[in-house]
Amino acid sequence: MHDRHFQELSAGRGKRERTRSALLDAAVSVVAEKGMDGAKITDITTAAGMANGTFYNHFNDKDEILRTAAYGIAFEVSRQIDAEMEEIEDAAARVVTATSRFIAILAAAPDWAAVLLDGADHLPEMRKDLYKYLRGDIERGVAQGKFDVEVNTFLLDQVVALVAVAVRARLRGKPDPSLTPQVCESILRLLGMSPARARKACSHIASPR
Amino acid sequence: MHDRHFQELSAGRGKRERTRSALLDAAVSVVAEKGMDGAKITDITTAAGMANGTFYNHFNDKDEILRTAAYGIAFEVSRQIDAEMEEIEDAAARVVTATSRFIAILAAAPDWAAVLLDGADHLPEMRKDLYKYLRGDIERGVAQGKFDVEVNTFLLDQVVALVAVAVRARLRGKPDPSLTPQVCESILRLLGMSPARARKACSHIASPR
DNA sequence: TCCATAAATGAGAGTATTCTCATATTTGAG
DNA sequence: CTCAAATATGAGAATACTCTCATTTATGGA
Repeated sequence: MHDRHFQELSAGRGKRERTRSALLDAAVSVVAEKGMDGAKITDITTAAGMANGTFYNHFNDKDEILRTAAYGIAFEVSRQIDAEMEEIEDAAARVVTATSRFIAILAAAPDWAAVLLDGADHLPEMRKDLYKYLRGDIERGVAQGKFDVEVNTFLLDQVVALVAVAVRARLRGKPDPSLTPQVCESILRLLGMSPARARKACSHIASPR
Repeated sequence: MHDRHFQELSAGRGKRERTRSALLDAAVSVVAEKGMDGAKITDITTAAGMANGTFYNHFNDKDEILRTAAYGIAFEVSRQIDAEMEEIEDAAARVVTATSRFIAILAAAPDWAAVLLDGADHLPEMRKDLYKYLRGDIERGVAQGKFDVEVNTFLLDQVVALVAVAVRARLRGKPDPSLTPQVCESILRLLGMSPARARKACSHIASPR
C-alpha cells in the first residue's frame, strides 16, 4: 500500500535491516517497471541509490530478493483484507468483499499488483498461501447452501485466474466502476449461484475510489 | 500437433524454407523447456543442429522467431477446431466443443501448449485473434437466449483465463478425465447458464484420450 | 556435369550481467 | 569520543548472450 512499505516495517531497526528493506522496496518498483525477468541486479541497486556490491551483502541472488518481496506484499495484502472481513459471516459476501478489496488495494498500488501478478506465475508456492483463505470461504458457502461446487484445487485456480484478469484489466485501462461487480458476479456464478442471486450479491459494491 | 509441424509444411519447398522451418520447430521445443524468456538463440540453433550464425540468415531476433512460431501454432489449432465445429449450431455445444478440443489438442502436444500459454502473456495481439472466434460463439448464444451476459473484452478475457487454467492443470498433473467437463461447466455458468443446464451441456464430453 | 548463387558456418568482437573482494566508510557500544 | 566490528563501495574478473562477417559448403538450373 506504500512505496516504502519494507522501509517502514524496518524503521528504527538496525542499519542492516534498513538497507535490506530499501533494496526490497527498490526491487518492487523495478519489477513493476520491467517485470521479474527484465529486472537486473544493477537496476535494483541503482533504484535504491546504492552500489552494486551492496546487493550481495543482503541477498544471494535475484530470485531470493524477488521471492522475499513478493511474499512480503502477499502477506500484507492478505493480512489487511482478512482484518477487514472479520465480522462478515455470509460466504457470498465474504467472497465479494475479498475480491473487491483485493482489486481496490492493488489498483491503489500498481507496483504491488505487478509484483503479485508476476509472482503468481513465477512462484507457484505463493498461490498456495492465498488458497487457504479462499478455500475456507468457499467451503463455508457450500455449507451455507449458497454455493454448489466441488471444492478442489482446480476450482481455486479458476477463481484466482478470474481475479487476476480483473486486476490486469484494472491496471491496463482507466478505472471502470463496473469491472469489480462484473468479476464478482462471474465468480459467484462460477461457484454455482444463479445469475440473479449473483447479481444481487454484487449490487452493493462501491466502485473503488 | 506434430514435433515437426513447420518442417512438414515446408517439405518439398526450397532449402531456405526447410531450414527456416527447422529453426521454428526447434524454437518451439526450446520454449517448451525453458519458456520464452529463458530461450536463447544458441539453444535454438543447437536444438536444430545448426551453427549459431544460421539463425540470422532467417530471423532478425528472438522476438521475431517466437512470434512467428506462436502465430503458426495458433493458426493451426484454430483452423483445426474451426473445421471440426463447422456443423454445430447450438452455441453452448460450440463453446463446449471448442474448449474440450482445445484442451485435448494441447494435451497431446505439450510443446504447443507451452508456446501458446507463454505467447498469450508475451504477445497481446495473439489473444485478439482468438477472441474473434470466441466472441462469435458467445454472441450466438446470447441471440439464442442460452447465455445471459454482456459480451465485452473483459468477459472474453475471463473465459480465456479459465481455458488457460485448464490447459495448465492438464499439463501439470496426470490426465484427469473430469477436468475438461469441469472447466466447460464453469465457462457455461460464467456465461449465465444455470448450474443444472451447464452440467447437462457438458455431460456428453468424452474424456480426452 | 558445371558453376553462379544461395546458404551455412563458427570464430570472435561487442555488449550486458553477475558476482567477488580488497578497500573505504559508517555505526554504535563502551 | 574512540575504535573494533559491521557495512558499503565499485573496479574488474568471470560469465553469458547477441550479432557480424569473411570464408566454406551446398544447391539446383543450364
